[in-house]
Amino acid sequence: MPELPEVEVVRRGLLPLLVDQRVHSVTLMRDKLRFPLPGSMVQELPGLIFSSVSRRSKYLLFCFDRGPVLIWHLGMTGQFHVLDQSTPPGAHEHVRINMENGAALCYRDARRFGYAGLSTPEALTGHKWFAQLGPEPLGGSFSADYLIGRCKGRRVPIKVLLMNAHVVVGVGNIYASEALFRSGIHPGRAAGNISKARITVLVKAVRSVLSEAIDAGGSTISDFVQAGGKPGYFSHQFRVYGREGEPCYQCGRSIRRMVQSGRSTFYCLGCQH
DNA sequence: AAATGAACCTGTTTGC
DNA sequence: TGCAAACAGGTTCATT
Repeated sequence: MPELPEVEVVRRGLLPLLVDQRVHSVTLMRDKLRFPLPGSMVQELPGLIFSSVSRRSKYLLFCFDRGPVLIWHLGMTGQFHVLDQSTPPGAHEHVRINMENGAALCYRDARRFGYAGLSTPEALTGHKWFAQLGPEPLGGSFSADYLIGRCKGRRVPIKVLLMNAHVVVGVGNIYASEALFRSGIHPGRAAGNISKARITVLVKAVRSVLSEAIDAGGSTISDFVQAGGKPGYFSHQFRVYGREGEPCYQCGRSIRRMVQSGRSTFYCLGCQH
């Protein structure tokens, strides 16, 4: 579920349902997901009032009127639902945060690759999950000059570099392929062997594909959260991802798939060099 | 230093 | 039909 656009859409969907609501109780159905869950949230969160839900990279940040910040990563299959507290626990539900208004924030995650932690507002930027992260792709510091600098001298394939969160956050397996198609750059090309002009195009492509995805997914995921339980999904508009063997919309050649660093990459030999 | 691959889990799809 | 293999939107850790 969670690419940067989808995490952002989840954030926007949760925001109005949580802000100003007071936590009543927290239930943990298991000790750990990918990592041990912060058990102290059971004692620390009740009584606090949600003040905002923000995002850094693919992490959701639940902030309160005081006290800790709850950090949450959805992994591959994590989902948040806001449901009535009378709703019985769904399959693969692991955590429930009950609010005094009768609603509950429920976390489900079939593969349990998600993880959560507690921090403080002051310690957040230095937290080990955030300290090494690159810039936000939709922010001003992800510039052509920046990416040119990060590509220089690197022999790593550009697609693998794009997915490195130390370089830039939020570009997952889908959008790396899609941005490279939009840029006309072959995903296997060495990062250091791409002209400055083409890197400049790539920066714009990353921005455009992510912001278009946010726009396209917004209403769908918002409904999914508010409806409480219905599986939501993006109406996909992929040009290469998942289209192996199908004709390129641009040149008609067959879309190819290859594996880079264990992940599927989709591309068009006619359009990407 | 840099790049690759395995590991963490379960569910779904594909292929014999 | 049945079963096994391959594959899945992410990140970290160990190994070349």
